[in-house]
Amino acid sequence: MSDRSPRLDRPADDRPADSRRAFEEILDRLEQAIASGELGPGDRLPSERDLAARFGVSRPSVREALRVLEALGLVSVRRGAEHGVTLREEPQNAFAHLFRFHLALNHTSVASLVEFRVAIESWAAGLVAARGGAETLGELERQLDAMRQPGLGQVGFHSLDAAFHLELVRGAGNELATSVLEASRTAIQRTMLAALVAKADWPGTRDRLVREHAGVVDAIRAGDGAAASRLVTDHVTTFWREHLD
Amino acid sequence: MSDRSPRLDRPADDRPADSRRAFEEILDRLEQAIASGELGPGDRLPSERDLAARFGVSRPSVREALRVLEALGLVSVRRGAEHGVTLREEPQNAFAHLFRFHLALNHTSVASLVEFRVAIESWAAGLVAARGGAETLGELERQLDAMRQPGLGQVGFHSLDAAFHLELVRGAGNELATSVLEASRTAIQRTMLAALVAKADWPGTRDRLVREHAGVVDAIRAGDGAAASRLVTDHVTTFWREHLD
DNA sequence: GAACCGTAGTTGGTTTGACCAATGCGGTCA
DNA sequence: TGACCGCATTGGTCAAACCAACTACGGTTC
Repeated sequence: MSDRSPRLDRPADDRPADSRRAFEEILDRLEQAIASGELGPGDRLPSERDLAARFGVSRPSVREALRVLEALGLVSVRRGAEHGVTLREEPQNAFAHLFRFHLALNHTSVASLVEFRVAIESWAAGLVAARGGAETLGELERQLDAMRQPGLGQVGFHSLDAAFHLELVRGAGNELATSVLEASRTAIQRTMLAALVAKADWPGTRDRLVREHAGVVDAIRAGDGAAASRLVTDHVTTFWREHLD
Repeated sequence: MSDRSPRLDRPADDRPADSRRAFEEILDRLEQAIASGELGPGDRLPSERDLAARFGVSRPSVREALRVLEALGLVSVRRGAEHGVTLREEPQNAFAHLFRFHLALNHTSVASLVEFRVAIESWAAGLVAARGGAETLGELERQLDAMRQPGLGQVGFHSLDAAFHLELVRGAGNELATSVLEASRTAIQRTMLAALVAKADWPGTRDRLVREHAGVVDAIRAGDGAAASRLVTDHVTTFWREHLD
């Protein structure tokens, strides 16, 4: 390892060393603990009160540090005895928060978000089809089957749909793309659900959506990347067309 | 203001609505304020005490929210009179922060970052070619010409190359894609430059790169989206192949 | 003995109120 | 005029308390 060990997010700090804030100190100490192996994925951190005592700071300062780690997706928090703060096994998507604010700041429209999603998903679909990931295919078929159960409402369908699209991108094997897609998707989750509910003739709509998903699965099974790509694009674009102006 | 003001959606929250934490509420409110234009880049936020009073929460809770925003690179904080918390001018950079962070923690590799770039850029190239954006084409040609000036070193070339690729994506007209691409590029900027310098036979390499860029421009001019897409993919992939293992 | 239930203790969530520490502005004094 | 000093503002930090989930354990009941 180099002498320039990877450090927790403190890009170019203009702050003098002696005025480092308490929570930054805590982040450093925790980083050390992780680097030394003292703390590993899945481990539970000491309680907030413990950490405060160990590091000689107050609990609010500890909490600020924990909020940072949480925002970065590194820890998860649950309250109650035998619960507490744990280092995540799989770091969680830190992009979700950022996406929200980025969209707000740029006053980005839902349309451009959807377009962005299409770019990623169509790429992923093409790749999955070309590679022929059997595992992904199985998962997609499972979601598809679930979508077919009679009487499924909009809410239930929506979560299966989300899982389907996420799995599709995950199948491409690019963690970054997966995270970004997930974040962009959750950013319009509510809008998406509203759009689903607003559709006239729900059973008919549902059947159509199921057919479209099935088409994508077929194209992937056939190893036809171009078709898979195109079908995903059409699927998403068609769905949103009538809701965007 | 309406009782149901337009809001961006929140990421799937497993927490019941009534147990949302105070700082999350604050994040929502700030997001609203930003989305509505009440707060914009460069603006100074009300003081912590003000925010606490406005939102009816305590100052520590406000501070937790601010730490999240700070971790995401959205605000900068300075203490003292006439200072305070300000929304950063260039929120796009926030993505770069996070990307770098992911890289540092090995949650993502340079390879997957490059692959991700390819996904976005090839999509953009296809779109630009199909739409035939004359403006974009002109800008790309300008960058290309600049790349041809004799004696151009790696550093100079690199910045022109960056501008070329950024302009390509910008031409697709999707701000989100542009921001994300820019961030993913700056995150590996240093690595990229190192790779350029490490290439044997710089003049030869440069000529090859220029030819590849020219090929993309030609395909766009010809309106051949598929070719443009493929050429961009090949261009980026080839460049990085020998540097990733 | 097994299923149930309530209570105690642990842990995060939040508030209050206080004081410290930078920083810039404006007034004062040489 | 210019250097200086203090005050107001704002972030940084702490202490102590209470609330709210949640688990585990022990007692109760069948």
